[in-house]
Amino acid sequence: MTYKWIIIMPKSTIRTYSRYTREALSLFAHLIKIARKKKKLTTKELSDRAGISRGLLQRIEKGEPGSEIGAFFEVARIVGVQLFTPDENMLSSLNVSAEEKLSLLPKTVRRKVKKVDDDF
Amino acid sequence: MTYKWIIIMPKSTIRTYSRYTREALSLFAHLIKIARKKKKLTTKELSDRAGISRGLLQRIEKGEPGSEIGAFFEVARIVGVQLFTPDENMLSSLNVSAEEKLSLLPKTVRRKVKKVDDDF
DNA sequence: CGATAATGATCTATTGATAGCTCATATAGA
DNA sequence: TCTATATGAGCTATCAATAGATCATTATCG
Repeated sequence: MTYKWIIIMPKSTIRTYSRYTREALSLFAHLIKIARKKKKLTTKELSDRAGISRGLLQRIEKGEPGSEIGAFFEVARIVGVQLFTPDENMLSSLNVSAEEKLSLLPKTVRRKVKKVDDDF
Repeated sequence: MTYKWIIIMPKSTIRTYSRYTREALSLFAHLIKIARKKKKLTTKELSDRAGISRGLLQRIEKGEPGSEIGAFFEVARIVGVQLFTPDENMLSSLNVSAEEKLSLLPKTVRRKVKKVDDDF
């Protein structure tokens, strides 16, 4: 009697992240953890304020890339870690200018036959 | 004949985000979109390079808070949008200092009976 | 020193995000 | 103007992340 072996490959989405992304996340996570302790907030208190579970906060403070960015930003805001804008009020005006800038660029990117822009 | 009505509440995790988080994400998303067009990358090319689907890139460029932060950072890195550190090489050294700083702080945060730190 | 509380780790059910399509529309370039 | 294609939107199956526990360990404060 002969057997037929079937190997089913999982559709696992093993995503790979660049060193930059991993290190940036790690640094950001550390800053959040330090800021939380300086404010004398427990993990439970902070997660409650951010409206997330304590487990998610733990993952955020470890810099795991799978966390959702909204929760990440929310936690950072509460403990006062500045992401990339110095002032909270500047954001809306910057946003407008960004939209304006967006409207000046071509709506779609049309590929040239010969690759032109390769400067990175 | 009488009926008994049972209302089943969904366990929906409708998460609310602060204005700051929404605006910061929106700005960040705009910057990414602008940078992509300046580099003359199509959405398909960029998503392929980042190892994500085109749909996810579209959500990232709309600043949706549910996206995973790892993909967000990865895309930003590819198009050259700086988060908050000017130099990529500085990251590792900053990371070390953050860890060092972390080791100097108390390991756990003990709640005072009377709330002391309420400065935010 | 002893007691209490915070933290980190792990587990499961459930929710929600992602991949991978399709289709309609708009737009850049010839 | 015409054509090829980039984009945006929407859909579903699948898979991963989250919430919400518990437990052991550690550290702080009385």
